[in-house]
Amino acid sequence: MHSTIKDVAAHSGVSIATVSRALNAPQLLNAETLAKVRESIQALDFMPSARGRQLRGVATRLVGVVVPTLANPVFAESLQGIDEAASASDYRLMLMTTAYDSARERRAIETLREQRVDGLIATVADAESNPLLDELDRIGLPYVLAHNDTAYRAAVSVDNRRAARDGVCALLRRGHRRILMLAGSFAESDRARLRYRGYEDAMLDAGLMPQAPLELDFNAEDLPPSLLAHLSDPAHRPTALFCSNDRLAMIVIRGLRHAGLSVPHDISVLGFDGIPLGEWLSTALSSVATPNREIGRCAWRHLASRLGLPGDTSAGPIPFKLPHSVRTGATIAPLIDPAARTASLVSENPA
Amino acid sequence: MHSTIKDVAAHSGVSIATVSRALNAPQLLNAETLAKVRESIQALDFMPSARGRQLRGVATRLVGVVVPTLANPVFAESLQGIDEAASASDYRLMLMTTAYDSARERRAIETLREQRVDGLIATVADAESNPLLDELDRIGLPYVLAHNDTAYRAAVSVDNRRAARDGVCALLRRGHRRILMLAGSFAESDRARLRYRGYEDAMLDAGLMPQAPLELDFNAEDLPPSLLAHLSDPAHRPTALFCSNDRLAMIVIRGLRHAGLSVPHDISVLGFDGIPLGEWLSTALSSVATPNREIGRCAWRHLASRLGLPGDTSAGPIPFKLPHSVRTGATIAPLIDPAARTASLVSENPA
DNA sequence: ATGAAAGCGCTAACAC
DNA sequence: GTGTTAGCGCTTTCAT
Repeated sequence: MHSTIKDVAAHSGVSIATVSRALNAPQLLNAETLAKVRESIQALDFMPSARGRQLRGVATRLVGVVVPTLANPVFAESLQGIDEAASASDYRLMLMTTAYDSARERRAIETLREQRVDGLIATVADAESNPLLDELDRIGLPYVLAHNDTAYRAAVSVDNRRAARDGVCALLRRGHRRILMLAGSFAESDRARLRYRGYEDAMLDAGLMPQAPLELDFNAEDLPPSLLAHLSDPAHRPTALFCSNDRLAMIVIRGLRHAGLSVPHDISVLGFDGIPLGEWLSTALSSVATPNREIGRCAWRHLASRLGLPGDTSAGPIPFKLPHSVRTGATIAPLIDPAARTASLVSENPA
Repeated sequence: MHSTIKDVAAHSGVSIATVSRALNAPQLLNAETLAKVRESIQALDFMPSARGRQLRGVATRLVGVVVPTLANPVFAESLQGIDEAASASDYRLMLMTTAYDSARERRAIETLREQRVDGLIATVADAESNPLLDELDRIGLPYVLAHNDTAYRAAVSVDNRRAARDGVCALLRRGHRRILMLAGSFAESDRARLRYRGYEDAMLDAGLMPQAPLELDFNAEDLPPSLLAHLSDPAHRPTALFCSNDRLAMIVIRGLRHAGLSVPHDISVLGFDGIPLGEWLSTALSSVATPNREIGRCAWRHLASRLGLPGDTSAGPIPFKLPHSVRTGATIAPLIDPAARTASLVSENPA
């Protein structure tokens, strides 16, 4: 199938060592020899095998990337950031997706180890107590987590708890008191849990009682009865909803419309992620924005430093926590009804 | 760093051949020997090297994927489709992005050849006269294009010309006559050119004069003067805009709002791509939707068949052209002003 | 049932 | 300036 260094050597009448030198240290060769060898390379469509090369050396210049899915723009963006940075250092990416499934995470990491990646960047379901990652630590394979938010491992993310708190504060500053948090599956994501903690922080700081989060099914066409129940009574329904991610926020906004509620007039909605398209909505999605591309890039920089690559010129240590921002779009509005300021969300907890 | 088959052999007091058999044909081994070897494997954190293995064999079970960028949801979705299908066949993906740059395309393909990928799936800037692809043909490396729309090579896409025609027809059916097409850079994409052809087809079929397309800068904050000029006169401005992709459509919609025009009341907008989030916009984006994930999956199926993998059970040949659909959202409306039906877009061409 | 050894494509140490 | 050769980790005959 492929021609090898041997074929080239035979074709040009030199030794394989000479061909190897033609590839890796051409200046050592006689100009004529070099030309001859290069001709043969052309003629035979020879392309040196990274396999053979890497077999001897240590590094493969391959890094593994493990993400749940690319259907979520958050990870697509992040991967784009990793790719840009890694390519610049002449590293190749090997991609595996896991669909948030831990069996697939295991397979992914095994595969990448077999491929002898020099290191890996991963977003896992459970970052804290994760035997797979412990094993990587044991065998000394460098890795950096992206988007996972834990102090126990090298992980690049925003401070999800603070970010959520800041988001909810933005709602509080606009006079909202009855704020409900909606989430996807908490099981899937340590991040969602931290975001709920942030919600609690903000509510408690404001002297309000945090409500239990409502877990929503992503794929539903309409809002679940549990949420609709919360919305039925105009005098007591939440004036703002804090969604644990943007996709959820968009689903909710649509559902609210179906239910005859206008956003943000009747109810404000705040998302989380800051997916790029959000800004372009006709009523721009308000969101706690995370710098996803930068998270990817930064994860690479950490990995690069662990791989012993020359650090970039910019001084200072590479950050683990990246700044978030609360992107105020058109889906949140100041509360104008003064009655709502005092009425509380649950009867048990009058403000 | 890593332990090798030799280490395991030494540790368990057998030969490397026995270890190899423990991995690849355990049934050939004495149960005790097997157990012993497996213990050593555990103890040493041994993971067989794909490098060593692949050096002997032919196939690497690696496929290269070359896309312009993952920032565009179209390619992210497509990649997701490829990944799902390839993983199912136990193939690994090696990813390279090109930013629509032909030098980077060259580097990407070279790299992937060096990595001895068994085949590749690519989206390139110029599919027709492309020396890189010709070379792949020469050396017999199987590849399938995705999204590129050409009859000269194996390429999975929608029929861009027809799809655009159908989109414009949807506008015509709603009474629109003054329809203008907006595009990003034609240089970047054979697809954009085909979409313009489709626009022409539809207009000519309706007895209307196709207008020259307006090329727009993606990154502009506001609409370019060239477009604003077209919009100034309510009596003669286009009643509908056909954008060659969704991103452009969203930019345009925002620009129109800034310019004081309401969508779809004053002017209808139709996009192209059908990016998933588009449906979720508060005024859902109308778009000629392409099945991007399916395009990725289908590209894989073609590649798989070229690689000699057992075809899937579903009968019939694998398609190259996938069905598009015109997704009618809220950004296009029937034309109500009867005057507009007769007034033409340019004075030179009275209907 | 297990071992010995050749060979996959390449690099690097050494010899000439 | 160029050739010879050992060896990287593994699979696969061929012996035993």
